[in-house]
Amino acid sequence: MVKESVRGSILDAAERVVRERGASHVTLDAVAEAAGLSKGGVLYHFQTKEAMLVALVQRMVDTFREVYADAQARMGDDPARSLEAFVEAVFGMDESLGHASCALLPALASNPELLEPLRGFYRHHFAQLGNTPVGWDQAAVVTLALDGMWLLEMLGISPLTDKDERRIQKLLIRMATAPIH
Amino acid sequence: MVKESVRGSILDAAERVVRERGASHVTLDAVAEAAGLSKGGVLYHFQTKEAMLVALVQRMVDTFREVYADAQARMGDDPARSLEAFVEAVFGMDESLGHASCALLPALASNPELLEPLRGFYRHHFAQLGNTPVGWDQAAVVTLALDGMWLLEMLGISPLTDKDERRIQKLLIRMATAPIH
DNA sequence: TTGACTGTACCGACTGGACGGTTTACCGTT
DNA sequence: AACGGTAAACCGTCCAGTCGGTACAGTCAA
Repeated sequence: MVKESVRGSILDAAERVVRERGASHVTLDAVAEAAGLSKGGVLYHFQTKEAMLVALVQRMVDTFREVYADAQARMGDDPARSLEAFVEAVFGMDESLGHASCALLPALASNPELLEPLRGFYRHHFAQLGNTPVGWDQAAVVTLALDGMWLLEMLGISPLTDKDERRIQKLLIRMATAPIH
Repeated sequence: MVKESVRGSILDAAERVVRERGASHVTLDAVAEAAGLSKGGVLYHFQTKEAMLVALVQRMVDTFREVYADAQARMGDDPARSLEAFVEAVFGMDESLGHASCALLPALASNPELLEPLRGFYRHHFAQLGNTPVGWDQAAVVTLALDGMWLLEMLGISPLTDKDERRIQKLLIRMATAPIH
């Protein structure tokens, strides 16, 4: 069944449309055109537009979860290093995350409930922040800083250069591994 | 001239609509109804819907600038303490910021260019981060963490309690005043 | 002081276009 | 022939923006 790859390419197209034309231009027609399909073709694979947006958000979350899991594995699945892995994962996704996170915008615009998968992810993540060797507060700050970078990227207002980001990454990893005094 | 206060009340109404019904429900009719006006009345004060959204973003930025300036004044306008003031300002706005930031959503959805005022603010803010006593990187992390909090608030996915926030505030102020090692 | 005129604030019916979703027809493969 | 996949015409709804109008307050000349 080629179905899955077509679904994927439709989601890719939707992401492109968000990035290039903005969240409000994510219409079935626009996505169809970007995917080289007709609207009927898109609706064959996703019964509604909303279903498509849900899939978009879900895919983003799933992708990040994978990258995160890989990073954790590289750290020997040590719970004490999971925050460090989290930092690595965010920076590892970098542009792809910046792109993927665009997925949130149309969902957010049309119906905030579509962010539920994301909400679940965060609840879980913050609940585990106590297991780090740096204390909950510091771990939260690290996480929030990553979210901040992500926000600026998403809004297209980030003034950070690649060099800036690399230095910030270093600092965040330091903060993710040892308490500050 | 009462004009300004009517414009303000229309913007208030728009914010309420975003918060209560979501960004996609911010239509001229909905805003008009929430403001106790007709669509014609709203369009009398803002020539287009886009102009209304721009004004909404601009007002948010202006409000924050004021709060920030107040906080700086309380710190004796010491440039070395401006980051500390920034932290205070964000936490000071707190719920009002949480509310106001909803202003971004419809703008973001309909046309990312409407975020220009915000972009300007950030460019300026990051350019000044070197003047803090904690180094650019650390100052950037503090700023980004605040942005992160703001993002989660905006997306309605923040798992942070008031108590969490207060502890985080303390830590961020510490990070805004003295370098970590 | 009154009546003609002007500007401000607002209303509500209407229009034209966009969009989500449905339906139907088409085509290649099996 | 039957079916998975796609196209395209079409429908109903929603919405931004237009436009003709109303109400009312002020201005000013006769």
